[in-house]
Amino acid sequence: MKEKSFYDKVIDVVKAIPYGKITTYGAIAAYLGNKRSSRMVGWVLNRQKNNSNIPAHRVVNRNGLLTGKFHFQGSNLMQELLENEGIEVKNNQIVKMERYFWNPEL
DNA sequence: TTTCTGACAACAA
DNA sequence: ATTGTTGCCAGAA
Repeated sequence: MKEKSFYDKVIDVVKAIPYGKITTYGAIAAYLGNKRSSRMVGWVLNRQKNNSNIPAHRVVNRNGLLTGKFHFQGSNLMQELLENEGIEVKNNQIVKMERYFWNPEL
């Protein structure tokens, strides 16, 4: 059995994030077995980013802060994408991300 | 091959 | 509570 690399698992999880929902780097990392690998999550997205249909805008840090915003094309493209899905964003931060949070384990 | 770095988060002081 | 260091995995130089 070929086990997917951490790298591939991240892609799989992020692509599974439902519309109108968001998750965090830590949640994905924890789901993969080690929450300290949260760093890798962002790293993977950075490599794939537009390369695949990965909704990277639905992934934020544990504060709900749009840390990856500066990696998107526009200045506020990430925020617009989120707002487009009904997610309220204020000052680069998701408002009450708790109600939008999606746990990959579910 | 060794070393550094990276969309973060936890831990130590 | 705040600041600095460590951990994680893979890729680039």
